[in-house]
Amino acid sequence: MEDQVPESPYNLVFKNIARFIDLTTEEKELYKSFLIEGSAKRKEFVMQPGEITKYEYFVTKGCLKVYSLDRNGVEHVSMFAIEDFWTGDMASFMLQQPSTYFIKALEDSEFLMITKENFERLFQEIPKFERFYRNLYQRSLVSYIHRTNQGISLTAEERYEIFLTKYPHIANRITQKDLAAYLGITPEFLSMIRSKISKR
Amino acid sequence: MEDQVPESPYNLVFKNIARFIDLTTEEKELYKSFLIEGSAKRKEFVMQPGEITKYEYFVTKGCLKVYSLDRNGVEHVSMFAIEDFWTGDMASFMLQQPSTYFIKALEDSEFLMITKENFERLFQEIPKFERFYRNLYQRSLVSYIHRTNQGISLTAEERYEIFLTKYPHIANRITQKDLAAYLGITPEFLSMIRSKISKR
DNA sequence: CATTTTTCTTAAACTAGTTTATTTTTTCGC
DNA sequence: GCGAAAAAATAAACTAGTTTAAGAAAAATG
Repeated sequence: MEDQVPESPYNLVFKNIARFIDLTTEEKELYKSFLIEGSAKRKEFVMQPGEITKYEYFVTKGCLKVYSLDRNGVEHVSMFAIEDFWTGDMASFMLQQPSTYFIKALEDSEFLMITKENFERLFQEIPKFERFYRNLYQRSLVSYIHRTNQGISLTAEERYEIFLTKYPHIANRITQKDLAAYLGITPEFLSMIRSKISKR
Repeated sequence: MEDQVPESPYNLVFKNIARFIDLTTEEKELYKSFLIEGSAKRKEFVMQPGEITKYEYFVTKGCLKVYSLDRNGVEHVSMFAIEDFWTGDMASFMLQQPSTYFIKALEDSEFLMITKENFERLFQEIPKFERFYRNLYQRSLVSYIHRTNQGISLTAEERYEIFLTKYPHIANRITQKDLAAYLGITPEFLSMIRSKISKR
């Protein structure tokens, strides 16, 4: 039995950061002081459209859904953020303009938050964080470029199977309805895809 | 008549970089020594699938098309890069793995190139480039997140009109065929959309 | 554990987007 | 400027994905 000892949220984020940069004990302490601990019960909103995003989030427990509603009230999921994921509305956070996204907890969740002010201070006080974020964004960019290209070149069925392969641990924590909203199809059509797959 | 004096490619890239960081004269000279000048005639390939990407590109003149072919030989355009755009295959460049993309010049084009080695050296010699790329990637990320969300929530007609509004200067330099491949639809359907729009 | 709510499935009618084919228009290379 | 080649338009038949509706299964809440 590994993974039994519940890891502190800060250990999780330090481990995440250590993928790209090394922090001294003092730097860790300083960084820690820049973070706020937050939590949300299942179904609770973490953020709503119209708000100017105050924080970027690092999920330490649970699952958050970032989504928007179109003019017909149909939900479109931008991302699911589980443990060890960074999330938020970057455009709203960076430009301090009203968000168009909801962030909702799909499970009882815990996360660390950083404000825009502390985010800026971070780069002044510990410049190597520029490097951390350069790498973090680079990776996200690669995966978004990939997702965009999949969107214009693959069928819904192919995108579904790729999601299952790439994120099995997410797939079995979310509803098909939410997965359909992420894939850009109706839940009914996802259900048809699944029944077609199971018959072959 | 402004814009008459042909700007040197290096002035263009320095101006691009100055959006986020200030470079001293010496730093500019060093950075310049890290770059290679390149060019491609209309219809010439700058890169092809299977190659391990050697460079990232900064376009100073002309227009490059980054695209891939699916298993049915259908073209899908990832991006168009005109003057003042950075482009390349980031996944292949970063991980030094074979690319799946073509890069082709749509017009006689000129660009500056940086190798992986010089890219890494850059961060050692002039650490503030971490900040530059952090900001550059952040912006790209915002626009890719946006494009992904549009892909799952808007119709082809809406995506077409948004492209025209957002990139009018690109729209009137490329063919409808290439634009359709960017939007993820057939040229025939784009033609139908256009005739429908012109009739209203 | 019962009941209320939400999710999932199935199916038929529909629409956005594709395919194939033909003609017209534009662009390019000489 | 001319001929060839590529791009664009149009249209008919088709398919991937949507809509609407209704019932079955699963899950949340008291």
